[in-house]
Amino acid sequence: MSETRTRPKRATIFDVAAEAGVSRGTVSRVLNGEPYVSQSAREAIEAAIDKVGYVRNTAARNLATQTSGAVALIVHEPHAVFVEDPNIGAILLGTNTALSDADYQLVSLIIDSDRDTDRVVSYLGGGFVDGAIVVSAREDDPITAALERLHIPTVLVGRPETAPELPSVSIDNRTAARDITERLVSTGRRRIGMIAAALDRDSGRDRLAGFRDALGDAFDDALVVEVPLYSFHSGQEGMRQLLRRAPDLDGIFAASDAIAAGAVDVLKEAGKRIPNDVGVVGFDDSAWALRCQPALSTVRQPAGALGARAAELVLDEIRRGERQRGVVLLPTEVVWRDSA
Amino acid sequence: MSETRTRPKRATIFDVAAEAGVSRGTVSRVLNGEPYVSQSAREAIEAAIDKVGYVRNTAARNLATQTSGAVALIVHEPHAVFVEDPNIGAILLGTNTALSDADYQLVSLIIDSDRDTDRVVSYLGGGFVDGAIVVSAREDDPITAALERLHIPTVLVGRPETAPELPSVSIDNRTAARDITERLVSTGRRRIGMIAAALDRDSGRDRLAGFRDALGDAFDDALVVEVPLYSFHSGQEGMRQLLRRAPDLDGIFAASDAIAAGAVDVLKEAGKRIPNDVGVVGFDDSAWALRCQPALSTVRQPAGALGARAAELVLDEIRRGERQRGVVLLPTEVVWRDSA
DNA sequence: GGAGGATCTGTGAGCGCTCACAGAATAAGA
DNA sequence: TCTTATTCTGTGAGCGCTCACAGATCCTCC
Repeated sequence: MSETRTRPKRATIFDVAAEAGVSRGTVSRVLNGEPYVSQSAREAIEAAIDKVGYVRNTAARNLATQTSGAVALIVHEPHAVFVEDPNIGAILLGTNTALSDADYQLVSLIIDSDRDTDRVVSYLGGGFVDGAIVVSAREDDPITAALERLHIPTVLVGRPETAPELPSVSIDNRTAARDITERLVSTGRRRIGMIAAALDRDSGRDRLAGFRDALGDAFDDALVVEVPLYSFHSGQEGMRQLLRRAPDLDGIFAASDAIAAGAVDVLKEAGKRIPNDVGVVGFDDSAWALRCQPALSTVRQPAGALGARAAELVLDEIRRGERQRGVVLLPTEVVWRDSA
Repeated sequence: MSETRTRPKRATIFDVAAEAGVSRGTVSRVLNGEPYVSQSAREAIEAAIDKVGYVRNTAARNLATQTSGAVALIVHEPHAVFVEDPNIGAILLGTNTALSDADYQLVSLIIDSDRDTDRVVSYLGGGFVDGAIVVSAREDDPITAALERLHIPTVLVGRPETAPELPSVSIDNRTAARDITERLVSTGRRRIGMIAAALDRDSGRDRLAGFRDALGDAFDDALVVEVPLYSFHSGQEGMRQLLRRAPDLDGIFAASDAIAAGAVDVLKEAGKRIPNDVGVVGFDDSAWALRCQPALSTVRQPAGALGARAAELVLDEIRRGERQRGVVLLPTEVVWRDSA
């Protein structure tokens, strides 16, 4: 319990050196885990750090190393989606934790309009960040292109097909979609439809592909409807269309829990009972899933872990220059509840 | 269009000085908006800044000024709430924008468990942030106490009663709650209940008080039920209780849109028609409001603006030492839709 | 015309750290 | 024993900026 009446004067590397009876250089070496430090010096320094309560001054370090100590998290979504989408929040949280553990700052850049694109690109060119994580990159994303041009270490969350050289972390959407659809099949559903979304991203396309995989010959184009967003509203809209086309369907795979919730809403209004008349499954295992009546069967997506893993990958590249090649897939899990 | 094949060497204050034919000191003065700079020098410097594409090196500035250039956003909520609550997301966004406009970094500290409290307190003591914004502070919050002890400029979003010396930004929950309840009354509802929440915070208490204000003598204790969280689930729970107590009620004021959505759910299940049999109003104007069937009448809360305003207040205190006294109230607005 | 006050400008030092280099200590081999 | 690696340590310079100080220039007024 130290006295904290006034803002404490922070100890510097100099104080540590004096306390340990060595020079600044040696302290710096210990701090950075460099070799060529004697056991005795190391121990003395570690004790001294503890004693004087030293913590590194990031600004000084960044100035000396000509780095920023910051990583950008670039989210290319309207503000509304950013606020609403639980996955994005979880990714942000995961990234934030991983970065601050490593003493890095997270700078979040939200790109809402196209005007923002220019602003962000020039910001990135200014050397304010040592690396970047791009969430839900679109095909032909100008930001991703700029990042490559600037040689800024970058990791994508989700994997668009046009930037295969960049490392990315994602989930196996296709397999997960196949798995959950298969269980829909194995519980006896015969006329299964899908509400697909975001077909301009890998997540959307792969979920559709997985659905197709599971149905095999039974796949029927007419039972797939595409909606623009992973949203409740889109779910309602899609479900209405689908019901018009095929009033007799008995299973629905929705590309996200929010969509599934919208679908459930419309189905109930149409007098269908869930899961008795129609089985519904979603994707994400977000709070939507539990909010539904009945609770949604869905695929658990490790959103926080995705963010954390992406952070670790950029850090690897920033600090050791090691670029992970290709895509890292994190495991998903089917969660079976009451809606199917 | 400059060549960007390799990471561009950033221009320094020195380059600007050379280009403008003045000294570093004068450039620094212009950069910091200090007086005593001749018109001609100022113009030359501004032109030079443009020409060489100078942007200030934050690390160097922070080192020289002995500041961190960062403001903490402290959210004392479980991770789940952080991810789900649209208000928190919007506050974060507003804060982030305001801070980065002023060249400050936002550091988000999420306190989930009590273990985090210690970690955060010691982090704050380390001089890593120049100011702090505390969202949804509880009564007797240990973090708030630590912040005062450390003399770190702090602004609260929402106003707990035990920290009246700290400036805060909030909305007039009481008046807003009264207004929306009054419109419920004026449209002919006679038996109006309330689902209250979070009575350990000003937001919760004031909404209840406003409700009471609007009903006057007609206020009936038995028609108020308290639930633990501003959540959909809590809304369902509360509504069930209320229906048991008073199956004949014809109006509901829910302390948040999420609660209202839960209430609507239960009411529909119970065969009530909305708004014909029961009128329902919420609070927040979050995405929940539009998600409801029928769309929710509610109070629009300027969450983004709350965050931005809080940021401006801390910045005022950090930069000019001016502490705003008391609470800043931002205006709300009743949004009349179809649920009442 | 010169004193005294404003207004403007340049310079050195220093913020806390890292990095390259040189020098000291130790170990190993002839 | 002396040489030559190898391991370890200290020192100076410099990252880009701000701040205090001193000096220069310009007015104003007696």
